[in-house]
Amino acid sequence: MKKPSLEEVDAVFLALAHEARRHIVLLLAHSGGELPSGYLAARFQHSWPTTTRHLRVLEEAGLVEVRREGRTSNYRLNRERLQHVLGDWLRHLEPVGPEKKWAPSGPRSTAEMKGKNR
Amino acid sequence: MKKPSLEEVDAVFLALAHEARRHIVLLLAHSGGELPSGYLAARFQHSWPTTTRHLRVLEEAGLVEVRREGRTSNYRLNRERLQHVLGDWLRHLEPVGPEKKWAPSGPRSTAEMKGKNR
DNA sequence: TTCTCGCTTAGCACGCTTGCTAATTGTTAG
DNA sequence: CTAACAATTAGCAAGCGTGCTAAGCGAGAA
Repeated sequence: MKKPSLEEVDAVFLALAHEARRHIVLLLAHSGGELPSGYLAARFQHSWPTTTRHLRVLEEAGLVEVRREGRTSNYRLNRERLQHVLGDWLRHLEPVGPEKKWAPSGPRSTAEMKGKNR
Repeated sequence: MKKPSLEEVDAVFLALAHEARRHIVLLLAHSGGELPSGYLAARFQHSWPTTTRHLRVLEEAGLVEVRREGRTSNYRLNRERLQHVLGDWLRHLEPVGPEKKWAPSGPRSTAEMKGKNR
């Protein structure tokens, strides 16, 4: 699986930045399959169109896929992608490489400012 | 370690929603220790005050801690917390329980809408 | 003391996001 | 065909987030 681009990572984090969208993701994850738009919309306080837009954000981040069937839209979670992108980013937090660690460097000087401010 | 509250999860995802803040987190993670505010500010295009605010957002999400020393502010990553909150949320995506999985339920009816719209 | 340095605070502008209602599209039922 | 239904699109208002510059504050140097 290829490494996600900066834009892709950004889209994913942006998509997950809203409670309602994280909730949708959890609902889909827990369902284990597809859920129709209206079912999801009914779980929230806000209006159906608002949910529609949240779904679109998730879709554009690649976290969710739609299958239209008659007059209903069935959404399912792209669990693989979500775990891949998030997990991949998390992996970059390891001090330096999971197995090989060398001496952690101390604090740097602050002298690299060149009149960017003032 | 206790389960993060909804607000805490929200704060973390919100903090990570901005590229610059994720970048700061990575810089701190990679440094392996503390970095002064000015050093971080120098890594970005935007002005120092903007970085200051990003740092504050990270701090209020509990992802970062400050140690003031003379006239410099040293920031260090709270790696444990970051991995705990994010990892914990990711764990909720497993179909249903990591080991015990029962039959995934099919799509629900859509009939729970009660005049929320129109 | 006075000056400079490191950083934060204050205040403003602008754009994006999120919510809503109304209207539209497309599908199925009568 | 017409009516009802599922869902989306359009368009608007309000609030939030992010960027900037200018000003402020405490610590150290001269």
